[in-house]
Amino acid sequence: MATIKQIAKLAGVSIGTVSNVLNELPSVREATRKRVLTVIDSLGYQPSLLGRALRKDQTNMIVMIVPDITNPFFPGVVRGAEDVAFQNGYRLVLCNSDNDYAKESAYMRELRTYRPSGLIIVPADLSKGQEEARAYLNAGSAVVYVDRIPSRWRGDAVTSAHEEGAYEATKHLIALGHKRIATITGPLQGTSAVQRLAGFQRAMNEARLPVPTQYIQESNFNRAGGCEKAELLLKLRARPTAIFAANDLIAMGAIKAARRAGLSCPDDISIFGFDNLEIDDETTPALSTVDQFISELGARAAQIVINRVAGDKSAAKHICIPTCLRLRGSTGALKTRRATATGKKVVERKS
Amino acid sequence: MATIKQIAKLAGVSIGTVSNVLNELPSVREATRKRVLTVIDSLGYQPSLLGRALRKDQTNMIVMIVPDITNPFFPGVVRGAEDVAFQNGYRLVLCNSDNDYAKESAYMRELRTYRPSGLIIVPADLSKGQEEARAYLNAGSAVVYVDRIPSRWRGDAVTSAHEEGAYEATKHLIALGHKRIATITGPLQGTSAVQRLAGFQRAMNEARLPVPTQYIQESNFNRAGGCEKAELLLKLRARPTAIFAANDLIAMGAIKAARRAGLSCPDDISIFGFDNLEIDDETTPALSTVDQFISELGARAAQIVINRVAGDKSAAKHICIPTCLRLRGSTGALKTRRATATGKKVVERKS
DNA sequence: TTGTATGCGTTATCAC
DNA sequence: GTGATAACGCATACAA
Repeated sequence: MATIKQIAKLAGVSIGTVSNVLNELPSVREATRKRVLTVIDSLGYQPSLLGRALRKDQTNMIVMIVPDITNPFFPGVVRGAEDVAFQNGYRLVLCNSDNDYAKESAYMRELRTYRPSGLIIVPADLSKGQEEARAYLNAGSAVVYVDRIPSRWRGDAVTSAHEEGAYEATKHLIALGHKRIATITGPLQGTSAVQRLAGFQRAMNEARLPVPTQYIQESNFNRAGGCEKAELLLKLRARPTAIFAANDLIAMGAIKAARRAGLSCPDDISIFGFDNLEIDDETTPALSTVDQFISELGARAAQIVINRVAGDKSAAKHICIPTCLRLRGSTGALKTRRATATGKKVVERKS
Repeated sequence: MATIKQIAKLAGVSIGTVSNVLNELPSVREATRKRVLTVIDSLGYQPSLLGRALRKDQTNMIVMIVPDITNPFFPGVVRGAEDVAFQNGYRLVLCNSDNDYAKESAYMRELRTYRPSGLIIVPADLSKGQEEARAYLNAGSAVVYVDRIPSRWRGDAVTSAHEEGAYEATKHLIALGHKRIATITGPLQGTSAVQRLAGFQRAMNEARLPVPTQYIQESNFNRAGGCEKAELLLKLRARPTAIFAANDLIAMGAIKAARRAGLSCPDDISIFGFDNLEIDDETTPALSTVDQFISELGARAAQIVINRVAGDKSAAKHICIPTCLRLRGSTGALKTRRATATGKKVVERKS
């Protein structure tokens, strides 16, 4: 590995001059600059980011912590962040917290000593980790919370408009004629799940539709939970005709439960998701969902970090990215007792 | 940020002693050790990995480069590597090459100056990047190629048993009675695609089944390519009754093409995939596929890096992970002209 | 315009 | 057992 010292010797200048060339200071005579550059090229010299970081007390790394990269929601977020970071000369250090605060905390404490430019985090536990985050801020690293925000966090954050998206989705189901609409929420200790539930409730309230307590099922954000809770809903005497699922994985689980129960989606039950994962187009039926511009979440977070490093001292911002509905095959108008378009009779439900 | 110097002063010892405590050298008197440790705890001191790295000329980072984390194949690989790395005190720096050699090369050159312990790479271009890889080796970093291996690479590598898996899958289709079996391969400049094609060919040869040239379609490893090439196959006068797709995304595209053509999968055409992505269970029909233990690929690669760092000087190893078939709904026995189980008549094909 | 010297936080070597 | 010091590669303040 060539070092700045060798370059200096070979170019017949001091290391200070080489450093000035490297950092494009205008105070270097053109002839000198050329000579140094030639040597640099010929040796394929790359300045040591390690040495530079130690000296400047800052690296070009952005630490990004997500619960689990194999959850199909996160690759998009990571990719969005990575793209923006790369374009601006920053590099991403990816960590899976495994939804385990202990692991997240270990990552945070250790990686801070690399003096990263920033920390982008989808926290595992909303009630913890604030001291670690503050330690980053104190050390001069930007911190951005993404997707889930601890209630006490007062710094930068990026989320989707969970409440609004859920509200629009539910309103759409209501417009389709549904009156018995249930929801399967995510874990309610998380802000996103709470807000999506709030949006659902607001739409139902505005339409003066009742929401029996059994119509609100709390689940994990995965297929298994969605399937399990949907089974409960489908067994109810007053079976809902539509389900608003708090994310697409839950919705896919619900579709599976419906199929198992011998019900047709959307003829017997409409199912709405949230996320707009890439696979939504491939499921049968294709999933109607709230598109939350996943990669944008990461991209905006990375941009905040970059701006902060560049000296942006403005007040903490909470970027709320609007959602939009993607209507596909899993939702449809409420079928009445009359013959349907497909010629099948709709059996009146027992309730 | 507390430094070793402050710890030394507060504990009333020299920095050398603190360092000895940190590195658990036995030559520290127990009383001193306790005193130093107390100060460390009270300040929440974490040693600077930056300083340590500069001094030791090595960090605990492993650079991992994949083409695109949003391709559902890679999160599993990354996760497998990250888990093993984390357990052993290493951290993963994730990079997307975007299948672009220029970007991959930029990452490789720059991140090398962080003196990572290793490089785990799924290369974008099999014909390039060898000098960069060698530079890592020269700098004392382990290098492991994963999934795709440049033909001239003589170092460590981890792949699935592509040829064997494809062979088994094709044999299965043959055992189901299919005789007109086509394949949609991945890009044939990649080793994995070539080997899967080879396995397909071997099974067909052994069964003395002809493979007309139109029955081999080259595609990208994505849904769009699979759909497009399947459309070509399905238009052939001698339409195949089964397709072996070189990966699951291609297979999903093929299923879509079949649906568009009004064909039933698996009644009219059997489709076999490769990868065993998590979503395979969710498609309709569920996809029969070759399971290649995705996370194991990353895990084994990380383990190699760790072993090399620990001093393993043995000859370069190519770990070849066996595959196994996952039979689901997208494949079935060849239907003859007789009435099928569903009562539908199978129309004789024009060919 | 260029060179020299210092220090970033750590480990390792060598006195004591 | 412990302390003092050099060195890792670089940026920077200051001298020349």
